[in-house]
Amino acid sequence: MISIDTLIEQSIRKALKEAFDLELETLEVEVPSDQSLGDFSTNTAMKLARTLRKNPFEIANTLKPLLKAHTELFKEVEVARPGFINFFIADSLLEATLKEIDKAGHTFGDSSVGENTHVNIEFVSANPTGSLHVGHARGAAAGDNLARLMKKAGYHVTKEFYVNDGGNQINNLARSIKARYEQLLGKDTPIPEDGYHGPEITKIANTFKNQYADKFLHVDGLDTFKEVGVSSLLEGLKDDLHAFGVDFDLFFSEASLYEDGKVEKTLEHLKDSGLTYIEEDAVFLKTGEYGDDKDRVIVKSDGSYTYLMPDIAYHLDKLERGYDVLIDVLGADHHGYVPRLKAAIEMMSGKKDVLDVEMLQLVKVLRDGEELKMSKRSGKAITLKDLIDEVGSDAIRYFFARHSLNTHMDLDLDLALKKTNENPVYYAQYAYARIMTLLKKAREKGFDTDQPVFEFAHLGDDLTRGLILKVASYPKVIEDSALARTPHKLTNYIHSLASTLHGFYGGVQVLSDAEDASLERIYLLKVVAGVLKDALTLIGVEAPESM
RNA sequence: GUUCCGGUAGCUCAGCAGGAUAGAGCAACAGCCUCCUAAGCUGUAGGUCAGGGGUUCGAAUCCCCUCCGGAACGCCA
Repeated sequence: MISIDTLIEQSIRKALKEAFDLELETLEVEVPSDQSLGDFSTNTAMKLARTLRKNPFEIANTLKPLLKAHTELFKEVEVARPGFINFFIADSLLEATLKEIDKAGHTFGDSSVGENTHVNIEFVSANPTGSLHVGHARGAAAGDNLARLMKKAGYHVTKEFYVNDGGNQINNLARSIKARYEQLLGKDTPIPEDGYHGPEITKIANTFKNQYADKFLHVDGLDTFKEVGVSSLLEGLKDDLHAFGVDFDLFFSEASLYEDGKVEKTLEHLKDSGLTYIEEDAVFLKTGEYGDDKDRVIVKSDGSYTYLMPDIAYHLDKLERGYDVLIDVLGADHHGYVPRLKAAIEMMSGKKDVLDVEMLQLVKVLRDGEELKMSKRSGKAITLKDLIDEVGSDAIRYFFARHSLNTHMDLDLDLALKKTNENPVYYAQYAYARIMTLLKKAREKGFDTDQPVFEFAHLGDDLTRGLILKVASYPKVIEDSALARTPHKLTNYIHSLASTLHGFYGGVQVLSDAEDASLERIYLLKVVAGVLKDALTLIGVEAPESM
């Protein structure tokens, strides 16, 4: 279906061609801040003032009659100083739009901007060395929202979690579990210096003890501890993420890159291409020639790899799997890492902009007005599970979904945890629940809520028009936020749609003795509910039937 | 010292490919349930858009400088 603003845009283009023999690349159609000014407006006349060397007000007035001729679109076209052209949409167009939305059903809002583009979104990718904390929660919500949004916009999306099961921190994990295990068996083994102190470590050690008794007390190797540690922590992460509404398509193991020889192969390739050199026994990659501050070590002088090395192999593997765009959702603490990764990918692929890094600013968590430091090693962090248990997944996801990715946010636990009824998520959910109970009531009163409506005669008031226009703008919101990678704009829209609905509900009696009017409004509300539910689903929030 | 974010109402944040009187939630104040769920609605109050220059018809939005806050600057991951 063609959206209203596209129709307006086309009519403006036609008028420009007719009046000035002009064709523009871009053209802005907006919704004015004040509804009484019009349903839509354009600043085209002002933009053209310079090129046409004319007063914008004159330009607007030249275009006005040409636009006004489109009576199938416009009820009225007005010009306002200094040169805005304001449009009032014809009722017939609003009604036609309403029917089209109903016809489209859950596909309403689907876009084709992402068609034929395969996207890999990597997010969370937390080390399997403890539970997920608040920072991970933001990353999980952000990545998942982006994935759902881009799917809606037509992209082929894979959600991927990179499991760092190959590095040194896994050794620390294994040694930590072993220490706890030995402690449980009465020995006085301390937790290693870089070890992990979280309660989940003790839990694993305990399970391990129950299974093997003291069998591993005198075994030197760490392999079994590694294996058990990684697999049980990873299962825990999956469970917590699932409870948060986040499920991945693929968990990619770093260790598998070594096993498949991909790290080595990548290194050889880089060497063969003359992109490396050796200095003080270490292998440097010439990232400095590709936009990085300086060259980076990929093989240390002791022969082991830095983190960058397998990461290059990993991103190359993603490209080989056929993705056109790679998105990494990373915490702001990794921002310094981005240029070298981009440089390396460009070296390997020859393509410059395949990697899109979405930076997430860190969350500051407050309790009793004081900042809580999140440290996984100490085991004192607020975990995602704690949050879900106390506030509920919906409230947390809505909270994160409201804010742009690169805003620094404060999460006040005292506020978030206790006063749940003040959480804005309920405002949106209530809008949906209100409609659902209303439909139920309508059926009790004998209305057939599934009855299609073909003729409309009672949708002309401002509240109703505003609601239809708001619903109709959904596809544009999807497209804009998917292209700009700004899922929070969708949440803004949800709030705004809920607000429009509440206003409508307060001002318009839906169920009445006038049967035609009632049925028309029921029809409208069903459409609104559909869009509300669809949009809430895109940010991982439930749409409850009643509250 | 360098780089990346941020600074907008009392608080948490939108708005920033330049456009009309800068918005929302919470908090405050005043109203609204004999009427489809008051987790709602209506209204009032609240702002030097950190500060200073510049660009232009027009700047919260773009450019430069300064200040404040967060983060990163490893042969850690």
